[in-house]
Amino acid sequence: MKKAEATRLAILQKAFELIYVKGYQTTSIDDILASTQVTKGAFYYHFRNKDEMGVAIINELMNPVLMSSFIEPLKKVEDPLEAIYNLMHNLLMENEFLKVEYGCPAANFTQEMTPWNADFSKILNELTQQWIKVMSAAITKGKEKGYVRKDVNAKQVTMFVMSGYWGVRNFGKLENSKKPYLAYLKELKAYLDSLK
Amino acid sequence: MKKAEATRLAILQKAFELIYVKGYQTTSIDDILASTQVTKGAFYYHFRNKDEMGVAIINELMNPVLMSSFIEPLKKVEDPLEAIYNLMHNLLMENEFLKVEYGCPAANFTQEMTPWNADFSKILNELTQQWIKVMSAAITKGKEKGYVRKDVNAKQVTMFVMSGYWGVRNFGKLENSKKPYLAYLKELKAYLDSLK
DNA sequence: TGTAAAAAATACCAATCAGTATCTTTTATG
DNA sequence: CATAAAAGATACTGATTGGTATTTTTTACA
Repeated sequence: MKKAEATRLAILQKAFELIYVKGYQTTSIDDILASTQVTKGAFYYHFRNKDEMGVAIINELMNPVLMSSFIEPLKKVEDPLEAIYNLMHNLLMENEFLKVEYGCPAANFTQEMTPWNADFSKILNELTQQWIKVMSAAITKGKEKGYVRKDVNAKQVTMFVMSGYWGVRNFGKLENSKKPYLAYLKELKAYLDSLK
Repeated sequence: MKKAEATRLAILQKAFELIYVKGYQTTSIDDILASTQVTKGAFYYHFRNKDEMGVAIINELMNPVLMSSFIEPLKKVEDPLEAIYNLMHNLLMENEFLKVEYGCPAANFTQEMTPWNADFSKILNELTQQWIKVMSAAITKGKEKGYVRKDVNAKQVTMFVMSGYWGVRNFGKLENSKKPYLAYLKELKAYLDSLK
C-alpha cells in the first residue's frame, strides 16, 4: 500500500497546480489525468468524484501549508506588530510557493467556490477563522505586554490587515507585478506603527 | 431598430446577473438563453461569441456603474479622507446593487479571468488604474489643503485602502455576512484619522 | 506459492458546451 | 405596398464534460 498512496498524492499535487493556475471549474479531470499519466480508473478508485478530490486538496495540501506559513508564525511571538509585518512580507515577497500571477490559492478557491458550493465554503471559512483567531490573540497579548496601544481593537485590526492581504493579491494578479505588494507593505508598516 | 437594442440589453443584463452569482465560466450561453427567452440565433446575431459578450458586459454595464459609484464620488471633494470613508461605507453597507453573498463583480471578474484571459484583464486593469488615479489625486489635493498630513504617500494609501476593500468583500462572501464589513469600516476610520 | 482484495486500465455513456448553417419573420424605407 | 436588410428561430455539429461498467494487473499475506 505504498505505490497507491503515491498515485493519490500525485493526483492531488498536479490537480492543485492546475487549479491554482486555471481555476477549479476549468480544470477538468481529463486535464489532470493527461498531466499525471494516471488513468480514469485509478482516479475514481481514489476519489468518489471531482469535488471529493477538491476537498482533499484543501484538507491535505493547503491546510498544512496554511498552518505552517500563515498561522504558526503568529504563535508565541513577542511583538505582534513586528510579527504581522514580517509574515506579510514573507507571504508577498519571499514565499516561492505563492506566485504573483496566480494570486493566493486560498483566496482563489474562496472567490470561485463561494457561494455555489457550501462544502468548500465551510472548510475555507474554518481555516480563515483560525487565522483570525490566532492573529487577534497575538495582538491582544501584545496589548498586555505594551507592544500595542490599549485602545486598539484586536479583531478590527485583524480584519483590516487580512482584508488588505487578500485584496492586494488581486492587484498583483491583475497587474502581474509585485509593485502593488511593495506599496501595500510600506503603508502596512506605517499603519502598524500607528498602533504602537 | 428599437426592439433589437432591447434584446441585446436583455441578454447583457441577464448574463451579468447570472455571472455575478455563478461566475463567468460556469454560466453557459444556454443558461442565458433559457432565462431570457432569447434564441441562439438572436444571441449570435448580437455577439460574435461568448467572450465578446463578456467584454460588452464590462464596457456597457459595469463601466458606467464603476464610474458613477466608485470614481465620481472622489472627484472634486474637499476632505478626501472623509470622502473615502463615505465611499467605502456606501459601497459596503448601502449599495443595493452589490450583494454581500456574491462579492464585488469587478473583483470577481478579475479573480476569475486573470491570468488566462488577457483581453478581460486589460480592460479590468484600466478601470482599476482609473480608480487608483482619482483616489490618489484626491489625497494629494487634500495634502495641499491641509486635510492630510504632508508626509503621507498618496499612492500607498490608495493601494492600502483599495486592497482592503477588495479583500473584505471576500470575507463577507465567505461568511455570508456584513459583520466583516463593519469591523473593516471601523478600523478604516481609525486608520484614516491617523493620516490627518 | 496461491489467492483474494487492492489498484489500475480500458472503453464507454449521456449530458452539456460553444458555435454554425439554414431558414423564417420582422422592420425600415423607397 | 414592395423589398431588401435586419433580427430572430430552429436544428444541428463536433468536442468536452464528469462519471460508470467491466476487465486486467498488481499487491499483500496466509
